[in-house]
Amino acid sequence: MAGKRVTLKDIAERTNYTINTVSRALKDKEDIALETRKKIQRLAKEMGYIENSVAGSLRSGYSKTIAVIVGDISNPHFGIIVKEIEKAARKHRYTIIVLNTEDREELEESAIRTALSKNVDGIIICPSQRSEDNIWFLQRTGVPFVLIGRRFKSIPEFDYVICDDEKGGYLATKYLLDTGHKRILFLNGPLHISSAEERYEGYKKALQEYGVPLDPQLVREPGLIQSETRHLIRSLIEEGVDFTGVFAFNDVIAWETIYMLQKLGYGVPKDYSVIGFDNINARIFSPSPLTSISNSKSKMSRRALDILLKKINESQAGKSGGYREVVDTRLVVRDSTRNSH
Amino acid sequence: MAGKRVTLKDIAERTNYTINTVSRALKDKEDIALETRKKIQRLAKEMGYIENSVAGSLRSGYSKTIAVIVGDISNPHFGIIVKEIEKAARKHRYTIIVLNTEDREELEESAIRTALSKNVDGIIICPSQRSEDNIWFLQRTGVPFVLIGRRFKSIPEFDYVICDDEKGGYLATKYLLDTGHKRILFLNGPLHISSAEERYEGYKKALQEYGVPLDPQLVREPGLIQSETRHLIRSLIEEGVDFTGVFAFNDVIAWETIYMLQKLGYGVPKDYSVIGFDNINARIFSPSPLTSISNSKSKMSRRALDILLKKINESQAGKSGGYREVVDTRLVVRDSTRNSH
DNA sequence: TAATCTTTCTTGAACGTTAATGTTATGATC
DNA sequence: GATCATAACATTAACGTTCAAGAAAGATTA
Repeated sequence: MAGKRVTLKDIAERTNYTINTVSRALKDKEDIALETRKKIQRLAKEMGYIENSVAGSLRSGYSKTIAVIVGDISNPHFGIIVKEIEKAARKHRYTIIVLNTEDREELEESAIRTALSKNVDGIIICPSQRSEDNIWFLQRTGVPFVLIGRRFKSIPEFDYVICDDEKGGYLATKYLLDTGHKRILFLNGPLHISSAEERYEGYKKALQEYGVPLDPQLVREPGLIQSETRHLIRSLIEEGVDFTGVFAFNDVIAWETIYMLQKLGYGVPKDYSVIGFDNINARIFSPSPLTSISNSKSKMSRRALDILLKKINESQAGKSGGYREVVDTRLVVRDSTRNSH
Repeated sequence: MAGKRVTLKDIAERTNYTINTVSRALKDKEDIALETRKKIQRLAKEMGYIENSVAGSLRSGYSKTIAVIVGDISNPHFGIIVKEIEKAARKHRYTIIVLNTEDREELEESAIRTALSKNVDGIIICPSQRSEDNIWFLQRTGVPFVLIGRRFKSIPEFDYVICDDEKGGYLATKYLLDTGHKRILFLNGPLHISSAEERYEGYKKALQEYGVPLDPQLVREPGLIQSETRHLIRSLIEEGVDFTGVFAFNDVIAWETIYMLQKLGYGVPKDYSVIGFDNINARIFSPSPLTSISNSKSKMSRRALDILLKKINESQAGKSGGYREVVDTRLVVRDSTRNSH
């Protein structure tokens, strides 16, 4: 049933041209007579030829493939990013391979190795930031790459595209302050991640601007396991910790927070205002729209790809990077916050 | 800076063994002396060797790669499936490449072609079901594949793993009937998709069992664009169409429905009971939990991969498929439905 | 002690493509 | 009519592996 796969050689034999001529004809090269090209192309289609890009890649050195390495594709935030990268890549006739790291260092290393072993032309990676080692390793291989969503601010060698996390943190906090909240709980992500650290900067900046003292008790890192957020909220309420506003590192944590507050008998936004980050499609997970900080994931994805392609082409010309891009963030007010003045 | 990539040849020259010996040593083959293996492996690591799996794949004929082709990875339903497949594949040292079809026939064809050109060992695909052609094409290539989530019931050649859609439709409808609803709005997906068709069967079966006549006015296909659901709900309410229960094709449509009903001043579950499908929010706790039909995505994914690997190995032995698997579905009652007796 | 087996490695070719360079006929140029 | 350019194809080698054999050495057996 399978029927051996058709190769250039098979087409060459049928047409009495050489393999090379067939190859060039199928690529529509100008130095093959138009008529010959048409004839060969027609026959190739007829015979059901499918190019073997593995062989081509081995010979030519490039694979028209880029790797996208993220922590967790099932997280809608990354899901959207991966989708947008794929869409943009397709326009340039690139294929993507997706690798998960679970934000673990070993898996990150093996993901990078896998990508390299597949001869990808470039890599877009959201680094776990457990350490710099894996990225330095990647850098040394000379394969073009771009960080997305997170950066190593002090390492100029690592190009990146991020959103303006500090501004996002600032806008969220400022909005809560503007609407009358003074005690703002910040449920941050792990601080080794640049986005967490920079959103924290924004949080502090806004507090300072409004003369509100920073209360360490109100700055927490519930971590990525979802139940953690719920437990944390419960214990904060039980301990009687005083706050009326919540700024969450992402929308998922925000939803968790709202869920638990409601469960404990409080209203959102009646008793607490909650603001998230990422602006994940408002109603995929809940009918009650969440106030959030919007970071344009499609823009970030497209820019990351553009830069990567530029680096891929430049690296053929022997030049180097220096790309660092910060995409704007903005506040989107919805129903999980209210003015409490 | 780049520093040419280390190959087996480089290691061979340093060690005075042959390329082949080096290759076999790195693969830990028994017929190379243990000591030699260790020595070569150590040096390979030292020199920063990364295997060129493209070359290996060309020679050996298999790539240790499988393609996963879905409509939209940014849809959490597929996001979870892709993630689970990746996780399972990794255990067997397979890499996945992800391709989007946007449920469009041309993109589906080009996705399949791309996958084949990369010499993937197998394909897991959620077919657009716009037609059978692409899948027949795939079948003729002889490359092992498994359908996931959707099936062509009458084509025995196409192996699949789906969830029990009919049972799911039945359970959802039965539950609404059991809790006192007689007028049940069914917001279905496009009928050319098998899961939509089979859930519809379940819906009809439950109605029949309870002696409730089928009202065509209550069976709608709002489509995948989210605003469509909202418009539809609004116009149904405005037209005064009579219903108290809603069974939605997926959780996203369910959320949209709840959102619009609330916007129009109705309560859920006070005035309307709404039930979804996919049980997406099981992972992400949202403020208002949705009653839903749970289909085990991780189980489906794992089974699909198991079957695919089996087919990959069998196809080397020259055997053929015949795998059709239906994973159980069950009802998960949460807060968007209530007993209205 | 010759024959046979093991162990451990080597040899040569092949996978299907593309890059670089060569060849041939044809027509243009002076 | 000799020279040169051009169009259109051919030839050869190479990409980095792995596969199928084979071979040299010592160990084992009859």
